[in-house]
Amino acid sequence: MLTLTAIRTQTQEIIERLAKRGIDRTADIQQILILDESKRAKQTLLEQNLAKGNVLAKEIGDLFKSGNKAGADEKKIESVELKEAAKVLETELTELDNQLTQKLYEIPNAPAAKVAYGKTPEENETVYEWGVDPVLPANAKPHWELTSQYDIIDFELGNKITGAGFPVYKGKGARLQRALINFFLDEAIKAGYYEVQPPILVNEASGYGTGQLPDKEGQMYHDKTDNLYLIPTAEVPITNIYRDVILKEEELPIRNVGYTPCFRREAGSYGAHVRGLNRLHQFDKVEIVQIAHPTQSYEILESMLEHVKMLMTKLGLKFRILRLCGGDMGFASAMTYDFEAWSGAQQRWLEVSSVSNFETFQANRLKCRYKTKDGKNELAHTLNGSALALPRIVASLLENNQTETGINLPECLHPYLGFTSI
RNA sequence: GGAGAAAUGGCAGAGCGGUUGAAUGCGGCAGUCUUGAAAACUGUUUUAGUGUAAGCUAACGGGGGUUCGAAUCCCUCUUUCUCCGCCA
Repeated sequence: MLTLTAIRTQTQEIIERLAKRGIDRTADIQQILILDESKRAKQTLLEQNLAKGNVLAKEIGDLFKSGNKAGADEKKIESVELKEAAKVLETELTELDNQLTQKLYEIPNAPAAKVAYGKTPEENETVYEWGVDPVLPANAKPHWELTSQYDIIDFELGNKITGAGFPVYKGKGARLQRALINFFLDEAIKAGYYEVQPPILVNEASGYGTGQLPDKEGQMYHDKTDNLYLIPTAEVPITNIYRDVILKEEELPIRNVGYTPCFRREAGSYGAHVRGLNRLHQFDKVEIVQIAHPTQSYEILESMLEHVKMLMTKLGLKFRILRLCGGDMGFASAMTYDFEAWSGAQQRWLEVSSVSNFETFQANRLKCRYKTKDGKNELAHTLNGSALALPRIVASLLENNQTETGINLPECLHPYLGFTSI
């Protein structure tokens, strides 16, 4: 969530930045300011009351010690009255605080300066493009036909075991998954990321920490017996490592990479665009996460883009990078770049990575801070990106590299695969 | 899953109803001494809110209660440890 300090001190700027999402939040911001003010006034009253009570309690203690029981009893009555007044004030304060928090939770992050105004994906800006159109055989097939032709991914079998969106990877298909995961992890480690293997079920506090809750409650699989959520991305457990943590300034930036399966309910999706590997309920992803100093976070965002670019280039997939417009960005993001791979057989772009800077939006909820040289605690910036998500990479690799006689896989994967084509 | 014990500052560890926001030790930081370092000595060392500031308020795993007053008593949840059971 946005910090109250920012809302208080840069009110107009925040409103203008939010407008880039195509929404006018002026009224909400005004309401937050009013709530904040009355909350602080109430708090002052309560604290004055408590201070009086503390003095009184001390006096009563002293009277008891000196044996003046009558005097103590007299003061006790006064103390009880104070306490009752405090209780009322406390209830009012809690109510104001809840309203304020609720309001703050509802406001999305303020887009960064570079982000364009806009409401729809059509308004995203293409900032980079690489690669050439793949040369395909005349009878080029979409990946869902290739996977069954070569018997490497079995959607039907997944339906039987679990349901739609849970494919079974078989033989070379399974080995391709494993190769990609290892390739992505190794490349990240080479680039200086520290590998972690986090839990894939998280508690409620973690869901709130990265902003999936209360926002996207319905998107996550939820185990109600133990109140745990299946992660929609490794961003959740990895970023939550740094919840309630005060880092040393010189520790920044922290760079983590982790592979996890990801689970998304994707309620309400349908149609050809979700066919095959295009949208799954369970998929694999290698995620890079950084905790950064505020002055460096945009530089770091660029370096993360470079890393993903390098992966795409090595895989030899034609791709483009979009800087999302305000309206197409996620709730918690201040700036997001999407990578899209060109899918030759489907003749469309497939989103394969999303790299974002959240500035202090997540850190504020997480209470992820660093200590400055002069001993002050400041909120860190958090960033993350897919490097990379597997299914659409697999789809593009299969479709773009198909020939009459088989599918040739890129050289960078050969050492990991133990074979070169399917 | 059963039985028992515990949770205090960066760490270790006192306190078990009334200047205890918290002894003591270690660590960290600053200083004295030294050419420099070590040692020794001295000082300092949680966080959040509010306020120009002094200050005030809150926090001893989380939540609730008893009391004029709670780190200290009670309830509850969570976590950890020991023993037993089960098990990749």
